[in-house]
Amino acid sequence: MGKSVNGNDPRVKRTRKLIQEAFAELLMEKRFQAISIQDITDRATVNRATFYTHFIDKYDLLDSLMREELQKRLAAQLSLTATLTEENLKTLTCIVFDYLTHSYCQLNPEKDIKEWFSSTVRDELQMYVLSWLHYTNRTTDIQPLYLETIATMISWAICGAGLQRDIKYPIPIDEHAEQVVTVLLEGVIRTLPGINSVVNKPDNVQS
Amino acid sequence: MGKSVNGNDPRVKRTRKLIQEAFAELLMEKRFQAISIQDITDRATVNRATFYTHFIDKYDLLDSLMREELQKRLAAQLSLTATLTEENLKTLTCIVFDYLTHSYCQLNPEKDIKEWFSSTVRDELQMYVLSWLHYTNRTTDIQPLYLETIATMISWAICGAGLQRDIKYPIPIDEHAEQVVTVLLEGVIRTLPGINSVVNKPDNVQS
DNA sequence: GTGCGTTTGTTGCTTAGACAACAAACGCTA
DNA sequence: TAGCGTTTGTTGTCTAAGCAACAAACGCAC
Repeated sequence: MGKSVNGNDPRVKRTRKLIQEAFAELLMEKRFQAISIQDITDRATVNRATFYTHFIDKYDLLDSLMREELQKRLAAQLSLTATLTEENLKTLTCIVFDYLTHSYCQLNPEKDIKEWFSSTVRDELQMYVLSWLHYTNRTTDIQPLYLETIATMISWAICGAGLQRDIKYPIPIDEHAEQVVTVLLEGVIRTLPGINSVVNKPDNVQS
Repeated sequence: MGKSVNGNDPRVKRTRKLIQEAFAELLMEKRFQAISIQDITDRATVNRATFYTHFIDKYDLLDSLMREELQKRLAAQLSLTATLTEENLKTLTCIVFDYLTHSYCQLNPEKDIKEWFSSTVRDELQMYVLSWLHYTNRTTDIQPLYLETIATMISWAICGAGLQRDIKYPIPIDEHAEQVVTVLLEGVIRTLPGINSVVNKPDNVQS
C-alpha cells in the first residue's frame, strides 16, 4: 500500500531505501514480531515519525520489501507484454520457487506472517499471468472473465507449490517447476481448447 | 574549514558522510582535478546545491576527509592529555607515517595538492605535540612561546619525513620512526635542559 | 482487576535538502 | 581573441525530515 509522497524526490528514495535495508538486516537477526519501529528507524538513521510518512506500519514495510524484491527479479527475466508459453511460465515458476526458497523462507517467519505474505506473491504472479493471457487471447475468443479465473488458479497453484517447498526439498527447483508447469498447461489446454494454438507446448499439441 | 550548520542534526551527519564517502570512492578512480562537484553529489545522491551548505569547495572537502581520518587514527591510540614521552612521540610518528604512506600517497595526488595538504597534517600534529608540551611543562618553567616553536618544529619535521617516504621506502616504518624520534628528543633535551626530567628517554637522561 | 513501562500512531513547528534559474569563471578550439 | 560548452557558486521557493509532546493501546507483573 505505502503512502503518498512524491516518489521522485531523491530524499524520498533514499529514506525508503534506508528503512528497507535496515529492516532487511533486522529480519536476519530477530523475529518479525520482536522488531519495533524504533529499532528500524534507529538503524536507518531516520526519525521515527519519518517512518510513518512512508509506511503504514511494519506489515506495510514487509510487504513493500518483499514485493519490490520479487518485482525486481521478475522484471529482470520476463516481460509483461508476452504470451503464455511453456517457457515463460517455467521461468516464472523458477523465479518464484527460488525466491520463496532462498529469499523468504530463510527468515523462518511466523506462520501467520507466512500466510499473509503469500497474497503478495500471488498478486505479482497474477499480474504476469493475466497480462500474458490477455496477449494470448488476441488470437482466440475466450471470455475475459474466464481468463481471470485461469490466472488466479495458476497463481495460487504456483505459490502453493512454492511455499510447500523448503530449503531441503529433495527435487531441484528446475525439475519441480517443470512438473508444475506441465500440470498447469495440460489443464488449461484441456479446459480452453481454443488457447492451445498459441501455447507453445509441442508435446501436447492437439492438432 | 567547513561551514556552520547544526552538526547534531542527523540529516547533516548523514549528508556529510554520504558526500565524503562518494568523494573517497571517486578519488580511487580519478585524479582530484578530474572530479567535479556534480560527480560527487551524483554519487552521494545529494543535490549539488546541498554540497555548498556543507563545504566551501572540493579542497575543503578533501581537507575534512583527510583530517577526520587522521583524527580518528590518532584518537584511537593517543590522548591529548598526556606528556611528551618518547613512547607517545613514537606512536604519533608511526601513525602519521602509516597514514601518509598508505591512506594518502596511494592516491598519487598532484604535487600542489600534496604540498597544500601537508598543512592539514601538521595542524593535527601541532595540536597533540603542543598539548603534550603543556602538560609536560607543568613541572618545568619553560616559556610558553618556546613551546609553540618546539611543537611547530616537531610537527614539520615528522610531516616532512613522512612525505619523503613512499610505499617502496627501504626502511620499515617502525625503525624509521625510531630514528626520527631520537633526533627530535635529543634536540629538544639539549635545547631545553629543564624538560628532560619529564621526557622518558632513559638512554639520554642527564642526571 | 490495577498499575506501570513500552510501543504505537499523530500533530505542529523548525530546519535541512531538492530544484531551477542565474551570473560568473573556466577551458577549449577555431 | 572571440565564441561556446561546461563547471562553479549563489539565491529563493517548496517539500521532506527532525523533534518533542501527546493520547491511546499494548504487555505484563503484582
